Parts: sequence; structure tokens; C-alpha cells
Amino acid sequence: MDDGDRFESSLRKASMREVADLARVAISSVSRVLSEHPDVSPEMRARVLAAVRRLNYEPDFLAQSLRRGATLSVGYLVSDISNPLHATIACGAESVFRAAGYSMTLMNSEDDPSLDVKHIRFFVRRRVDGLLLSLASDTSLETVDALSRISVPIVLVDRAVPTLDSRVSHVNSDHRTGVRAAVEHLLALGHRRIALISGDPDVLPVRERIAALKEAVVAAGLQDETLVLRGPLTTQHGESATETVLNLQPRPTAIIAGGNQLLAGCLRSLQRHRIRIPEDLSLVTCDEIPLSELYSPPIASVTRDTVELGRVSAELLLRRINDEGPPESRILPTVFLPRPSCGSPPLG
Amino acid sequence: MDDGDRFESSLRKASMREVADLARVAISSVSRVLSEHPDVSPEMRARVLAAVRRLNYEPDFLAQSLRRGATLSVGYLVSDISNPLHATIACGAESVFRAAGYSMTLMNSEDDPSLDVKHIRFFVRRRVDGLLLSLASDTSLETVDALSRISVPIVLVDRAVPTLDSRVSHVNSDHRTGVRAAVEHLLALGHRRIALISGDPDVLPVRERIAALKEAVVAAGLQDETLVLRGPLTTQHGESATETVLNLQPRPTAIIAGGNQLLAGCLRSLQRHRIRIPEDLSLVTCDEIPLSELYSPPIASVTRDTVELGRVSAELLLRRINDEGPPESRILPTVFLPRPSCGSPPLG
DNA sequence: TTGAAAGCGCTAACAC
DNA sequence: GTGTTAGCGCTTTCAA
Repeated sequence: MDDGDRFESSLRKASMREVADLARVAISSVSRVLSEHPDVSPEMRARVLAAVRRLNYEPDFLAQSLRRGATLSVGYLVSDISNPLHATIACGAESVFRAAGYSMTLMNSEDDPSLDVKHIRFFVRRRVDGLLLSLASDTSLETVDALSRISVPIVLVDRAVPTLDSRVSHVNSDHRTGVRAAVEHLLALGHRRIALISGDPDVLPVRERIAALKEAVVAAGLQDETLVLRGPLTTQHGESATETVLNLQPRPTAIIAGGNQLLAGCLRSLQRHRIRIPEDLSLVTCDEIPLSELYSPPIASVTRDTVELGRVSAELLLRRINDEGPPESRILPTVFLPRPSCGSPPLG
Repeated sequence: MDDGDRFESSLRKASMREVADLARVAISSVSRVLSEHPDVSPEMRARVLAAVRRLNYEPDFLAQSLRRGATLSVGYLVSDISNPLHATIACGAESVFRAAGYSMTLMNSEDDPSLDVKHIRFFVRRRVDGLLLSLASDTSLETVDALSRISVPIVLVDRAVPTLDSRVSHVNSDHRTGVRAAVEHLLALGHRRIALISGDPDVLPVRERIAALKEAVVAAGLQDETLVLRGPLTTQHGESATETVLNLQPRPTAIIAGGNQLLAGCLRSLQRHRIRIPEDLSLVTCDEIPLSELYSPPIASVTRDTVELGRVSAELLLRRINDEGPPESRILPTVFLPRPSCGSPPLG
């Protein structure tokens, strides 16, 4: 490699114009070669490709996107990517997008519905080809309004906006079935005073979990002695709600942590008070957190394949982007895994 | 809102041309108003803004980027975003980028150096303004070559490529100090046969941890009875390496899990063999995993502020993008947190 | 088979 | 203070 080559191939972004000049062909011919147009002579092809190599040319995606009207990029809106639950969804989605030549841009809405709206606008201005949304709130009017005003394909991930049903795809987990199984398990063990440490009901999974708790009690023909403690889906709320539960008279005999972050806070509080599980209190979590199955004792959980959730969401979005049919809804299973954190309620 | 409005404001992306026509001004005037150019009369401003609202106009970022030569977007390359360690780094970085008006696009390289290269090329074609890289391997020649051929600002996160020192910024954690403190703690407790379950040495933290182990032993004037088990940074390797350790005669009395994923696998194996911690074996982890501090017993760890790591990385990248000085290096502290998983070695 | 030229939506230099 | 115009780098008719 001589010095000329080394100079040419380094650091500067060459334009198609320069490639055309070097190859002594028209710029449109370069374009044809690179987009594999059938009608190009082998000689020209070779000349162009040589120039491309020599200049280390890479087509400008921006210019291509502007011209073609597609960016091959999608936006993923999530409340908090540092939550392992969302991170695995993102991972599943990204692998599907990547395989299809799409890139995924990420924005955290930090559980703030007004950021939901801001970021959706942002993505639209950036002309993403589609949007994967795990909204901070699927009940906020501003968000629903913003969504109804835009035309990009949308997939809601574990969220529901009934007024948009005909325009957006949905991928949800069947939280209700999983939580019902968990509650039935607790009821069968003899628990009656069951506390659900819950998020606020402005996202679908929270609403479903609350409904499932009530449903299971009603279905069992029992009087409702359950308790729902609402608050943000944070470890802080998990911790303080657990404190509340522990101070109640009579004290609930089982806690369902309605989210993985809530569980972390809950465990912190239980440890501080040296509550024995399951002798003093039974515990179930909704969504795992790393090590929850290796905890002492292993913690029963309502769980699901979140990587798959991400993959399916991405697939539905690509289908919409490529105009392969109308919006669809998918419901993926959840499963209740009984583990030693559930036992009989303490006597008395 | 009348029907006309409803029609105009919904679903179609209006162009600046249409806004100009509706407001009966030149297209450049629209541009001036929107980019807050000082010399615009209040009347025109009002006319333009009215038209903008009426058409629900959003400027096309793509066209702006092409024209301005900046995309206000950066790429983040990471081996696996579903690892909480990387997810929190991403979270810290994203918040800084977002505050500065930048978006962050994510690609997983799945611990495959060839994907590192592919994704770097991909980002360059997309004309990102900068790159945050947690490479799968910082020793791969192809990667180094690819990096030396591109001109976008780069920040290496917890990675080192000596030949690129003058061209890229670095943000590293001081793994060496943290691991040395951990080893010194174990030595003080009487441990001599210490096993480090390690990743492969093609990323900086792994190399530093191995070096720190040796350093600490030498500094203590002891004969080296340590053992390093290399492999991928996965739970599988953590598990199988632990099996290996448990079968050794004489068996090591302490294990250092050189990464959070390795810890998860290690714990699984220890539980299966009913190894008591710290009575039978002492344990330290490098980087926490959710619940590792709430484990029974709580697990000693070499840890660091990963959100801060992400934030600082983003700040250095923005500084380079805005040409505010040459590439910089930052070393952020790690800290060893002794916890009950470390005790005296078993007798005999 | 190849080249010339229009234009994607925007910004900025220049004119008035 | 506002309008006209030349591109940013590419794709794609339309002619030749």
C-alpha cells in the first residue's frame, strides 16, 4: 500500500461525487453499481468498485434516507433501561431489528408521562420508521393524543390504549393468568390476608395484576381480605410498602411483589426486620430479578420470556413497517413458578 | 377545532414548503423563525408559528442533519445490553446525551469481535457524531484497524487500545486497586489458594483483575498459589469453572468471580454442591448483580458507580464532538466492600 | 448501458 | 427584515 493509498483511505469521508470522478463515470453510474442495478457493464462495475475501495467510500445513510424516505431506524421508548426486565426486552428486539438491517435508538422516559410525549415527538422528527413503546403511562391523555396524531407504525409493549386499537399493534404478557395461579397457590396454602405491593395502575401489567388478585379471591368464593398498596414501581416503594404491611394488625401472611424493583425493596425491608420466609411470611414476585431464584429461600415468581417479548414486538413492528397486514395483537404466556418462599401461613 | 384543522393536523408530515405557502412567506423565513434567528418581525413570526401549529409541522431532522453535517446522534456499542452492568452504563450515558439533544443508538456485539467491526462501520455510515465503545475485544487487529480508519470522535469505555491513545478518549474504572484490596483482605484472613474465575483477557478489566491478583500476592511476599480460570464472561463459564475449582486437590479456599455473570453461574454451582459460604469457601465478586448484597450471606464485592461511568463517558464524548480540547483519559474509582461472604479458610 | 438533471427537506450566503 | 438560490449526498426518471 503506497502513501497515496494510505492518505486516501484514512479518516476522510469520501462522497459519491469523488468516487465518480476517480472512476471517470457519472455519479448515477456509481449509484447503480452500489445498489446492484442489473444493467451495468462489468468493466464499469470494476472501475467503480476499484475507486470505492481506493477511497474507502461508504455511502451516506443520511442522504439515502432522505432520498428514499426511509431511515431503517426505529425508536424504543422505555421507562428505565437499567431495569433488567426492560434490558432483556430491548436485547430481544435489537437482535431482530439488527438482522433486518434496522438500528434501534433508545430513550428513557424515567416514568414521566410528559417525557413519553417529548420523546415520541423527538422520534417522529428523526423520521424513525417505527416505534416500540413501553410507555410510562398508557392512560395519559396527552400521550394518547400525541399518538393519535402521528402516522408511523407503532407497537405497544405491555401497554394498552383502547382508543388506538385499530391503529397500533400490541404485544402483551398474560399477567392475569400468572398472577391468578400465584394467588390460587397462596389460597390453597391457607393464606387469606394477601398484600399486593403494586405499581400505579397507569400501565397495563399493574392493572392486570390487581384484577387477577381480586378475580382469584372471588372465584374461590372467599371474602376479600386482600390489600393493594399502590405506588411507583421503585425499590423505595417496595421497601416502604413492606414496612406498612409489617405494621398492620392483623398482619398479612403473604406478599406479592408486583414488579422486580418492588421485590428488591421488599426483601431489604424483610431482612431488616428479620422476617423468616416462608415461616413468618410467604412471598411471590412478579418478574424475576437476577438471583431471585438463588435466594434463600428461592422466591416463587410469575415470570415470562422477556427476550421473546422483545423479539415478537420487533417482528410485529417490522411487519407493519413493511405493510404486511393490519395491526395485530399478541398475548404471550406468563407462568407461575412455585418455590420455597411460599409456605403455610403462621399459626394464630 | 374544525374539520379542516383536524384533517390538517393529523397523520401527514407537512413540509416547510407547505408551511411557507400557508403563511404566505418565503421558505427561508420559516427556517429563520424556527431556528430563532434574531432578525424576524413579530408579525411574520406569528404568521409562521400559526401555520406551523395548523399543519402540526415538525422539521425533518434528516434534512437538517444532511444540511448541517451533524446528526446529533451517537452510537453505543456494547456486548450485551441485558447485562445490568452495561444497562446502567447505558442509562447514565443516555441521560447526558438526551439533555444535550443527542439520541443514542444501541447495538449489541454479542461478545463477537467481528460484530464490533461490522457495527462500527454501520454507525459510521449512519453518520453518527460520535461513538461510545465497550468493545467485545480491544485487542482484535481488525477492530483496531477499523478504528484507525475512521474520523468520528470515540470514547472507549472500560477498554484500552494503546495505539489509538492519541486519537480516542478513555474512561476506565480502576479495577486494579479494587481487586488488590479484595485479595489483600483474603490474604489477611489467611487464604492462600485463591481462584480467580476470569473472563478472557481481551478486554481491559479482565487483564487488570488478573494483574491485580498477582500483584497483591507478590506485594505480600508470598509464594503464588493462585489460580486463574479463563473463559467467556458468561454464567456457563462461571458455573463450570466453579465445578473445576471444587474438584481440585487441594481445593482453593476462596473464589473471586471476575464479573457479575460469572458470579451467577458460580453461585448456582456452589448451591448445588451445598458449599457453605464462608465456612467452606470465601467468595468475592467483581461488579454486583441485583440482590448480591442481599444474598445469604451478603457477597463481598469490588464495585463502582456504573451510572457515573456512563455519564462521564458521555460527557467526554460530547466534549470531543464539540471540539472542546484533545482526547482525555479518566480513571474512576472502584471500591472493595468486604461482606460476610469472606471468612477464615476452613482448617486442614 | 450510461449520463444529465431533478429533487428529497432543509440551511445559509447573498441580494434587495 | 425578507426573498431567492445554491447546495448537503444521494436515487431515479428520462434521454441519448
